[in-house]
Amino acid sequence: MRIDFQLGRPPGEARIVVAMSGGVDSSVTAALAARTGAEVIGVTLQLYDHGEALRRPGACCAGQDIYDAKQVADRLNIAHYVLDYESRFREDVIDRFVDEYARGRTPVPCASCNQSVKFLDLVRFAKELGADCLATGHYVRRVRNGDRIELHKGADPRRDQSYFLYGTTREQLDFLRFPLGEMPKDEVRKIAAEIGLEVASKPDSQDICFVPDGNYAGLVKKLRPETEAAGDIVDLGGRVLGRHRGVVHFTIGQRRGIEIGGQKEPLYVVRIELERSRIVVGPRRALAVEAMRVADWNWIAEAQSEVSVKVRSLAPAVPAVRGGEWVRFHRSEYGVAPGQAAVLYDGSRLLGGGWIEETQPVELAAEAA
RNA sequence: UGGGGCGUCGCCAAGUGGUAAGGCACCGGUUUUUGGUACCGGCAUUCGCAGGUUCGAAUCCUGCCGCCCCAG
Repeated sequence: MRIDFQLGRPPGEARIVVAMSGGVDSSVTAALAARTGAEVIGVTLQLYDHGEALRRPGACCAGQDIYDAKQVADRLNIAHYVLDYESRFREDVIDRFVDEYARGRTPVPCASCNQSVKFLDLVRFAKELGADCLATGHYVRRVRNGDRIELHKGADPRRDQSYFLYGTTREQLDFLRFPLGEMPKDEVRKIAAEIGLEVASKPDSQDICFVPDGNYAGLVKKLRPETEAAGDIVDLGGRVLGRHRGVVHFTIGQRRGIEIGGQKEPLYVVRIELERSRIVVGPRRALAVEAMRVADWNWIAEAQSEVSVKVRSLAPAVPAVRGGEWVRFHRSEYGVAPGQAAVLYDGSRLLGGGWIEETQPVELAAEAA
């Protein structure tokens, strides 16, 4: 398998920088880059270094992963740099993450990581190295259409990672390459195995990479103790149903962990009232929203009004219409949380997106009485 | 200390002689480079306690305990 990196000059004269996380995807990306005959430089960012996280399966960019990346680079016989980005990652991703929770919002750290550390800082570094492009292992497609560069969903719908890349600027996109975008994951693992990379069977990264044990609330509480404040759990009418151990444990649309039984139907977190440290819960239908306001828009393509939109990474995009900073769903959407990203598409083409600021609930008839 | 009602899993709740539904909660798993959702699975040898009747009781009888309501 050969991938056209669209280098714009003979491979023998070109230089490709590959972002290597230590996982299968970026390792295969490096291998594919090396096959072009261009000079390839692998770069691994050390993003955090909690001792306890070093060997955790599913992590990335720390400890064992850096070692793995190094091994792959050696195997491919390419140069490899490790850059210490811990302080940058701390400021741009971790601090932002805990601040968002402290505001009662639900952040998407992977999106902010791509927007800052990966595509801002790493792109700059690659350019300083005189590279022709920066390649990553993301499952998205970069498509040239005339003189425009488009960003499309990955060919494998179950693998598509475009949601996390909505903040990519046109300038960055011009410089980026995503050689895995056309392939299914199986194919990538197969290539890794054929080459004999030890990371071929390494588990996919998942969850929040910088939270060692999956206990993100613990991290937030540690860095923002005020989020520990206990409070009431109330229904839509304001009746107290129970107590909670801190708003940090909840996100809009959440069902599990409310610990209130004896109901006819499940309760979901409908609203987080930070000032009163209150969680408002209600039946699923109370989660229905008809529109949302989105801020900090980034447009990769032209701004359109008839779109499909994703309000979370998984789950298919749904039809909506955008007017100004508001996006109105054709059908009620459930579990839309401020702090998450709203990403707009035209078919497989990513148009742009932004952060969800507020939502407009569907009116419930006398539900709160 | 007169009358009435009730006590079944953490909560709600079916079941009135034939060998413990269901929902919620909780736990586990699946899915997943965010949180969440969804889906699948688990969850009362036991029915306030003690006796009795019966081939057989959560279901009938007796006593006790507890709670609620009305009447004081």
